Amino acid sequence: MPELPEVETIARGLAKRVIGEVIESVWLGQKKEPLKSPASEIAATLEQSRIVNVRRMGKHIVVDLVRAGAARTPLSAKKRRAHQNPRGKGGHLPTLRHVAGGDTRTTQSKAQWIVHLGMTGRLQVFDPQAEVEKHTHAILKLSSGRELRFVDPRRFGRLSVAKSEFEAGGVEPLEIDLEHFVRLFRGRKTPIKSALLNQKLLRGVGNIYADESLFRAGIRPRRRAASLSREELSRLHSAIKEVLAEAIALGGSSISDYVDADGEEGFFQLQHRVYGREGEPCLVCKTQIKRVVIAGRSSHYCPKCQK
DNA sequence: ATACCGACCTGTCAGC
DNA sequence: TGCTGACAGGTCGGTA
Repeated sequence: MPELPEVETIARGLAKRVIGEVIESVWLGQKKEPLKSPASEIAATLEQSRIVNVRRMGKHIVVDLVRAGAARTPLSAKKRRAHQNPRGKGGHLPTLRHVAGGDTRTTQSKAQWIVHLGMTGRLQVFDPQAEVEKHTHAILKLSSGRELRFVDPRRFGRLSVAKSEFEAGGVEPLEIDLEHFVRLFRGRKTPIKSALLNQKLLRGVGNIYADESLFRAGIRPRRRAASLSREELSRLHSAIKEVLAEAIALGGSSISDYVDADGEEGFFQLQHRVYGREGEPCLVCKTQIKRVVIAGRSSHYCPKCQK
């Protein structure tokens, strides 16, 4: 479901709600597909850890954790419980953030919870009395009493934990410079649409934003990447950044079931110029938008505006 | 080394 | 009403 703008929106929303929380206990469902790491390892890593940051890498959500109380000498269980509410402890969070940044003395206590939402995954904060939805695969009880739940009907999403820095592969499309961008696609015979979806090149661009970026750049999705001129690659480079930035500003695209960490829908779907508009008139030239399948994915384009 | 394609899942919707 | 097939924001592994 979610591409970079949706994952970014969710990560920002979660960061606002759960940084500083301690994960008191973890429930994991019986379905095995969503778990990339062993359930016991996930539970052991999450439980009694404090959430110090939530961020996005490509389409992954990375939840940075430190062992609750680990920034100090080991505490007894009783004392640790007293430490579990970070609110009201001024100056506590900045200390932990600094520790998470690279204090080797606490390396062993740092970990990351990695969440990939697949097509239909959601990561949301709920009140504990809220009904547990069908397809809920993980529930984290937080020190504030609220629950962080992972719900995913199609089970394409994945949960894992990492002890060392998570390596997402690929380059962030919002950060890449033109020279690097040109180098990424030079010499590739694959259709540019397929190359844009390859997460080992750019990480975070999915089907919607690939189509929307190619439209804005005036490039047909079937064009071989290697056939693009420097001018075209430059337009594509700008188009991707613009499309992603605009989508983030509007909270992402809600097609059928995407909602952010608050359960709110995004609005970028109202700005789509080709995605999901097969047969409708191009907003620039009125030509009917075409839909073709490239590498198994629906691809939408204007036959007149895109060369 | 690359690139395509089915498989992995459930839900929804159009058509009959 | 209900059946069938196509399709959905993603990724992986096998095969060519």
